[in-house]
Amino acid sequence: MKLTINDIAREAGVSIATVSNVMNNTGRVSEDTALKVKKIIEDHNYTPNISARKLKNKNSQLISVIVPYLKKGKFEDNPFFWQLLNGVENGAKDQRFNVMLTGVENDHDLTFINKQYLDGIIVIGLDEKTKLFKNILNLTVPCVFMDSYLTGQGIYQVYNNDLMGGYLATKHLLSLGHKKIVIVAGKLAEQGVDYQRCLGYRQALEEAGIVYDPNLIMDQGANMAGGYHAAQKIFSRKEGITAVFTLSDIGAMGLIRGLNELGLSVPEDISVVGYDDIFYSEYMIPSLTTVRQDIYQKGETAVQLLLDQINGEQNSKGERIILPVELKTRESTVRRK
Amino acid sequence: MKLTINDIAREAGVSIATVSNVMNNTGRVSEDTALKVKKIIEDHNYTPNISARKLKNKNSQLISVIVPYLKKGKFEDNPFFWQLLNGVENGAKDQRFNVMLTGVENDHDLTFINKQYLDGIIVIGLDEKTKLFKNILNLTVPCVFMDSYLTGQGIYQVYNNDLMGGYLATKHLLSLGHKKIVIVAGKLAEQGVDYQRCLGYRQALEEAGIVYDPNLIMDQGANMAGGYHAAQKIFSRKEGITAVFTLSDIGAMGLIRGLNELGLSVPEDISVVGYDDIFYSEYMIPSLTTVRQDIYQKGETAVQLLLDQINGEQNSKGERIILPVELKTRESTVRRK
DNA sequence: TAATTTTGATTAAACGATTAATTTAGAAGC
DNA sequence: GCTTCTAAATTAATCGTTTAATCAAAATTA
Repeated sequence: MKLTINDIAREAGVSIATVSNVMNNTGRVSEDTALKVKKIIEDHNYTPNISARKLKNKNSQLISVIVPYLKKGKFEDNPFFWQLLNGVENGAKDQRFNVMLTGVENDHDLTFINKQYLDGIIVIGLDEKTKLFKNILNLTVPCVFMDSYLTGQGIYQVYNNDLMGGYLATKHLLSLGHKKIVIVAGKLAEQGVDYQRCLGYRQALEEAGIVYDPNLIMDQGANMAGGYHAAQKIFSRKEGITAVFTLSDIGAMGLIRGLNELGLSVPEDISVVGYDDIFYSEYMIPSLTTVRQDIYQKGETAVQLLLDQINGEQNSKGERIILPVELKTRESTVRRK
Repeated sequence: MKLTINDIAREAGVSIATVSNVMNNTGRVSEDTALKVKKIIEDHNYTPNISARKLKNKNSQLISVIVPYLKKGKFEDNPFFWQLLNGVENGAKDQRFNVMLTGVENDHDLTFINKQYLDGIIVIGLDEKTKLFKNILNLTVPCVFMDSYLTGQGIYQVYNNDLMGGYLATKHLLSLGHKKIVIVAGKLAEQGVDYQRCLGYRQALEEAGIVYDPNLIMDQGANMAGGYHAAQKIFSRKEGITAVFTLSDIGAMGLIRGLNELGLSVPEDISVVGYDDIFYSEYMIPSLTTVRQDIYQKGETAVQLLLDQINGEQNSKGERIILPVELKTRESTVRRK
């Protein structure tokens, strides 16, 4: 049987109002009484019923991380999300917020997100053009978008400097003498991170005086299997491709495996740069040169921004936070022979 | 301003009870009235306040996955958890339950788990001897333990047949002519999965007439770095070790990297078997022979068991569900030269 | 027709918290 | 001693639902 505030009040010999005031540190209770009540709360391991609190107030101390297109029977294989979720969970815990995970496959799922239930949401990688996006905005719940590059005003966003990431990776490959650099991307929606990374790629090419060739851009390679299949496409072309920039480490892993099976070795035949710096990257064989983004920190940052919003505090950093990236040079890239 | 049931009732010219009955399809309302009310609900896009509903119904439709020792500033690098969480989330969604993630580092964090808020919890890999375990039982909330091998009665549990897994892996290595097989384990607590897998290992050795040598068991190798360091230990011994059974794929990944750096190649010099069959295993170079457990399915099974418990339904499978394992033979194991 | 049952709707009491309004008891001021 | 002020506690209203208890009207039965 779960205890209510009434049980605590009875036990302590005070009114429920007093118990409530103790719980919420309103300062309307004498020190002695507060201590007594606190002890009883502690002893009985009492915690307030959040639904009741929420009904009266407007807060549930609960936020959700929303991962669009987390499909039934199929999971997203990128550890990115797990790492992120860990960061969010941790940052939230500091302020006594709980974290929910919600996979959203379509609009129908969205009604399932009970806005009345949530103090805020963090949405990952959502395209501005989708219906889903509009419907999420309609929820009128505090919201932070991650990795979305949305254009509207008053929309809180967190992302890494993806353009810079694309630029650094490409620059690195160029400096090693590579000229024909394939990009293996995921979705290339204009607001997406991959689009930004490609912009950086083009910028680096331009600076090096190399003409941008759209034929070198392959999409549908966000996950492991995608990278694996991209290897075959690259192999079938054989147009003097000596380097590949894969826009996820997980895709790079699939790619390298695929290339190996086709008799191409990395980095001897082809240099590969990944993106993310997930924790496998430095253990892979060969270890992966990649653009590092601190995913855990990104999660913490997003939740911070969200909680500031929920608490009505003006965030000093503004409504758009851009985190840095860093190139990690490892074994998968070498000078072109 | 959000509409309430009162607004709808007024608009429809009926009582709130009637509206409620329409919403819940209790069949206590005439068809005409129901239609009229439904239209108004539709027109006004009304959705009930879930906090109020839950306050009355005493359920939250919310469960939590509890990962002990998910430390602040450090995350668990095993994608196992993410995969599992996906399975849980998915199974829960089918029955309109939401899923929370809670990292628990110590007992203090536990009080933070709002039991009033949760209809049930799934706890992963908790040792029976810990204080944490007792405190979790004290929560008196429906609970499913995963990968724990707890002895008490009335405790709902899900795990894979770890003994069989250990047996199959060892048998496989033995059949390839390996005799000195090192185990790289995580924690070897008696209730743990790793202990069971070692039991299977010993059983296979016994059947083959090979004396069990406790010196071949190394612990502290559950994660990537652990596997990596184990490589050095193995290298320094050089006692004719030709095979290693690592009790996680992630550990195997670290191990193989470590061995490579020491000039030992897999599988030519040393065969390696992993455990889990995370989705990277078949893309690794070499692809990893491993004991497969369907982690996603495990998550779905656990949540099913939990929801049955919450709904007071007797689960036909009993309170202890043991899922099968399967050996996946890939490139990392070859016949001993 | 009168008595009884069925149907369909309403009333009012929870559910467990928060909080404004109010009461009570001491302390302070004159 | 009487009034006033303050501190600390209580009372009671409220949030938006669900649902048991009621009630009224219509339908059925005798």
